Amino acid sequence: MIAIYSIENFDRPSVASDCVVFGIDVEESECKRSLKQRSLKILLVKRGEEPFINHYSLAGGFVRRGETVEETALRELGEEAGVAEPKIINFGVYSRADRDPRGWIISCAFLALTKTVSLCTADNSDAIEAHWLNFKYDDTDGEKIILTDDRQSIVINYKNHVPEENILAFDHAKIIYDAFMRLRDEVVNHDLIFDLMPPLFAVSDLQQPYEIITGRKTSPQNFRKKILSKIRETEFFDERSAHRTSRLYEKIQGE
Amino acid sequence: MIAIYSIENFDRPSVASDCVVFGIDVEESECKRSLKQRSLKILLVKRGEEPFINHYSLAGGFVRRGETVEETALRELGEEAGVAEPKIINFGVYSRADRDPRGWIISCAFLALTKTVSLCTADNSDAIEAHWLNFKYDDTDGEKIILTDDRQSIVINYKNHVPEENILAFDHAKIIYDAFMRLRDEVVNHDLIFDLMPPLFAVSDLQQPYEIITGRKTSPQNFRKKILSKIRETEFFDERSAHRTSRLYEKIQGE
DNA sequence: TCAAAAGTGTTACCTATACACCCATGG
DNA sequence: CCATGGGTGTATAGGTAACACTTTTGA
Repeated sequence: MIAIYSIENFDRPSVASDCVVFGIDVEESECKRSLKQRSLKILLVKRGEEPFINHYSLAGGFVRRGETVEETALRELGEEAGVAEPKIINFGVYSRADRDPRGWIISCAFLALTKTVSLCTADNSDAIEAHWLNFKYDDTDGEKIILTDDRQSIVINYKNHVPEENILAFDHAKIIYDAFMRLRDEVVNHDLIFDLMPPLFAVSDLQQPYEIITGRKTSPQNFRKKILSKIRETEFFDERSAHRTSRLYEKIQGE
Repeated sequence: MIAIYSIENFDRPSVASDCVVFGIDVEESECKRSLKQRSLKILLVKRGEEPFINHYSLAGGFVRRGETVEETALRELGEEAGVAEPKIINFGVYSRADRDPRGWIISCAFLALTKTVSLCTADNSDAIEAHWLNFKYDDTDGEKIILTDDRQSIVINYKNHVPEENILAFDHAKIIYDAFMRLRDEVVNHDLIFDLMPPLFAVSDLQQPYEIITGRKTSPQNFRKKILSKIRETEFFDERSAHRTSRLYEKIQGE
């Protein structure tokens, strides 16, 4: 009934690792007195070749023999985007036969979080164009994800994951949607927010990203208490900020 | 720097889907007055061929062209174990170069939950031997998983995922460990316990499985209140049980 | 009648929320 | 000074733990 298996007897797919990279961007505002604006950014790569030439796509590439899919993801993040030491989490495998016009290609999808958006805005790589786009999730009127760069907004509608204009390559719109939902889940249940933060941070550095990702709002006072059990105060202060200087905290290890 | 890609230029791995199948077994006790004993079971397949002949392994098989990895998992569950309509969740990809002596084989790992352990004890299939083993997790003295069949106990130690005697094939010990941790997480955070239950169940049907999986114990009274918000009472009762008949509930849809 | 499970109610405690209030500092 | 964010305290609501208690039914 089940034939004796030789791995030569079967067709084999190509396997790739694709990364949905998130980071927090801090706009140093002109007025020192107002609260620093923090936003959630996603790293996308403008494709330089067919198929989907000039479309945005996820950073990623093919798995080489001898390499794990995690190693592939980390290697591609370094090569394509100069993202160093991200936290990566495998959250899905995409394998529909029609997902890639080049042929049978299965993709292992990774959620990747970096602490250092501003530093590596990816003008390091030569041919590859990596961009940090602004990421917004809005479920007030149906579920929508809005990605914004200098020139345009890309809307990912939940109902039809592939946007009409096909600005995103392959099935990457759905992968991005799934990645954000996993990110939300991990931030709520496993404190993954800290993997988007530098080693030292103020309480207010946490709140905006936390609220953007989880979609839940609270007052600064209550947010402080909620998060205080998970962080430890240090002797350092954020001198740059205006008004009362804010104490810097670090994550309590564990989990 | 990055060569123009043709999928013919690269080596391709074989890709498989492997399933860690969990189910709840109810022992109809001889004495009607005592509480039915429920236990967590895991489905393993005794291999009939090399490598790892006669070792236990996960149910699984190779992905065929035109098929998604989910379809592969469901197909193999039907073929090898007669498990029908399980809930499956992809929780990882295993790709270490040395994980399979036959060659370069990447495995997509699925958590699979079935509502009907007792019915399909898998004497349906011919050559393939599928068995439900008792599953126990114990972290009182280091982390251990203990799998038990009629004749033996297999101990998976967290520190060295591959047990010394190599009773489990390939890297399946680690996959099983990871699967249980994901199961625990999903039961705590996303009410996945209901996917191990038939459509109608008593409150006490929930408690033992919930406690085995999460490792948290409470009194029957408090457990009732905790989950009462997630279930809806029906007009049916469990007549078979002794003493006061227990009302049957159903899951409240949503999530 | 009694043991054992089903189910209800009470109290204490812990955490999340709402809100009032003081502190520090650039403008 | 005062607007704005940093930070503390207090009252209230909701959920969980501990435990006492009633109901039901097989043996």
